Amino acid sequence: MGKPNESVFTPEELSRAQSYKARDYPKDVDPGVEDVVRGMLAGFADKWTVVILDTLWDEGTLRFSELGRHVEGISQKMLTQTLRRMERDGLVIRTLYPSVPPKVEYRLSSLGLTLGAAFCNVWIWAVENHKAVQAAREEFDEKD
Amino acid sequence: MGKPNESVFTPEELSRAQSYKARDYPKDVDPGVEDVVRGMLAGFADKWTVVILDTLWDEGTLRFSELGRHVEGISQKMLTQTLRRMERDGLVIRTLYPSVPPKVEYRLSSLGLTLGAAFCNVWIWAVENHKAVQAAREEFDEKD
DNA sequence: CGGTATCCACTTAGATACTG
DNA sequence: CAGTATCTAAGTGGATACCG
Repeated sequence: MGKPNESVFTPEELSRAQSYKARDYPKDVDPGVEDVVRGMLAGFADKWTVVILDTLWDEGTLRFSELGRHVEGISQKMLTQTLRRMERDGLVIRTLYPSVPPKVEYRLSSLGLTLGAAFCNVWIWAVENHKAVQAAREEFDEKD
Repeated sequence: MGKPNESVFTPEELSRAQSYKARDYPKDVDPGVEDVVRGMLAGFADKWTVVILDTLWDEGTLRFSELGRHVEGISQKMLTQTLRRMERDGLVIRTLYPSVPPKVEYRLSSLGLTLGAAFCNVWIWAVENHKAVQAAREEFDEKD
């Protein structure tokens, strides 16, 4: 993902797009790295990961069951599974207090914090454009 | 997703995170909107959508089959399906040239362009941090 | 060329029951 | 409390064949 292919967009559109970017994409990225990145992104791009990232971003530190209550609709199985993967990827830190009953706390690592920051722009986009998406859907659906 | 819960992070970590953000998340977002946004994000957060967004960002305008060749590993079915959903969401514009054989071109709408810009930060994060993720995985795996 | 339709193997995720 | 284990229903996506 380099510079956008500008030919088809107006200067206004390009400038509007710019307002969602923190910085420009680096110019010379090793093509091999692009593939790695593509694969990694596909891994993060699932429903629960994004929501958990967001929740921990907002709440700071949460116990397993608290997290479950914050993330509406998630099953215990998916919560465990997703947290385990995020821990493995270095995005969250899991702290076990060996008490009875056991207590386990989850919080973002600094790697998770920066990823959350990057996703923040996507959230902003969604807040600002969800009505446009809604409108597009309705138009698409009604024209047979 | 408001401000990060800052208590657990150092100023350095917070400042590093800031460098991935184009702007700060708006302060007072209707909680009802948050739910809508959450749902919508879950819809975009799939493997193929992100890759197609990226490809059209880079290439500008592509025919159906060209797109298929650029997006490695995608089946015709998924390509059709994903493009149709993105078109419905107003992210891509589909242009049909009624020639024989038919020719269909796809390109990003300005809505798609801005979403691509927002995702750009995530790509940058991935490029800059994929080694850290890799290292985290290896450490996690070897400590049984 | 750019699809749609059908079939099927495989994955996924929820519900449930159980445990340190 | 914070999981693991097992079963199963539903969904997903690939392969193949066919059509305008």
